[in-house]
Amino acid sequence: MTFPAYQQEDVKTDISQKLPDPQFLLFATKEGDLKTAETKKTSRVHEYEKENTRSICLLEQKRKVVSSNIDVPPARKSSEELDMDKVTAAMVLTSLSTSPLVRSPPVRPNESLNGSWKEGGFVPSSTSSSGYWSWNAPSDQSNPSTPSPPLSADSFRAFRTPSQPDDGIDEAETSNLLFDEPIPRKRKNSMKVMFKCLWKNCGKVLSTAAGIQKHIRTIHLGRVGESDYSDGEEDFYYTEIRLNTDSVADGLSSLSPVSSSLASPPSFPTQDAIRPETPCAKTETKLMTPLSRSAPTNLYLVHTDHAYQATPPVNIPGSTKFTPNGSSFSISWQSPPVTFTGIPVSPTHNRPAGSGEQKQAHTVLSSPPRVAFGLRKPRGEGKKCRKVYGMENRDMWCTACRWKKACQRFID
DNA sequence: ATTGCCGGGTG
DNA sequence: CACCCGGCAAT
Repeated sequence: MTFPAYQQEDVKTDISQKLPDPQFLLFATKEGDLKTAETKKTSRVHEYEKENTRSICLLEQKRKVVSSNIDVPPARKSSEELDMDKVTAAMVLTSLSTSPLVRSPPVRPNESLNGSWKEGGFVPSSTSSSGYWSWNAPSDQSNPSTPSPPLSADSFRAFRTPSQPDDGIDEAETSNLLFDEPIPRKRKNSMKVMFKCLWKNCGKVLSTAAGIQKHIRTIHLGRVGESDYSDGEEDFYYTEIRLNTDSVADGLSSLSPVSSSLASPPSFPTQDAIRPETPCAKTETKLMTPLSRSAPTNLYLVHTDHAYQATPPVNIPGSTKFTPNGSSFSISWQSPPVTFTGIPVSPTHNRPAGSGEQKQAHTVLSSPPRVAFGLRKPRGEGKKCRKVYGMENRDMWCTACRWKKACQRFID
């Protein structure tokens, strides 16, 4: 591929026009006296600036893009000047990053692997006549039509405001939080992935997925004999968390032995602490599949159980069979609704704008009175006589069903 | 529209 | 009691 002369010229002029003050300042600094140079702008400095700016930037451009067609002057500069090249390039980036139109992303050397969406199609492109860094045309990216949301210009602005480009916060860290990066990127070797059991009142944390799966299988799902067999059900009940090794001990102590005040279930990604790390593929898929797949009755009921937990307006049915922790769920739907209000927090209790736990408790307790007083037992989700036997076999129904009462044969 | 079942009725 | 059903709410 050859580059027509006009294109090179284009690059030249464009760059020299756009190159902003940093270049000047840079060279001015080199001249020794920044202020003097800046104000006086002696012709020497000016010339120096112009010439070097052009050649250096051209050099950068050429090095990156073209190889043989454009005669890159093989004459190497002095090491000092080479350094200047780098600095200059950095300056260009800096200046461009603060431009209102295009913001250069944080440079993350480690992420060249798997050109994932995170890079959002951002590649240095000097083939464009402008010679700027630019967002590549979508055509060579996986996402054809729209820039992938996680790294849209907006989200960029969100974590890096023009007025305050950098206030000392680690950018990688920030973007991690904001973008929920699923990629196990070892930024620091102190990061460690742990797995936390989401079962209510458990919160056990293990270091291996297998471990947590086995834990859930045996402890919560009660599949003792088949401890090596996994149908994926366990995945539903644990989540991945990332911890700083430095704070792992802390994390473990705070996570594992059940924040006892948590009267609420582990209901998926509720826990505030883990929230940012969870939305990875695992959670997403696990949230979807188990509910949609046809499952053995056992699993089905377990899910149902969780469904109750996840839904605030509910007095929990007294299912002893599937209650992971029997005692904490001793409320029976047969007992008068009043017992529910007997919980030592008044429905009107003030909101201290406090922890997630308090918020959760509040959510449950302050839900509409109608529900809180449990006038109606949440309808069972299991199959009932009517469904099972059909209207035509009404005589096979349990009496309760025949009487249009709560089914006694297929209790939830 | 279908289903689960509460509340209330009848004998 | 046993039995039935109107009607509401959830699906």
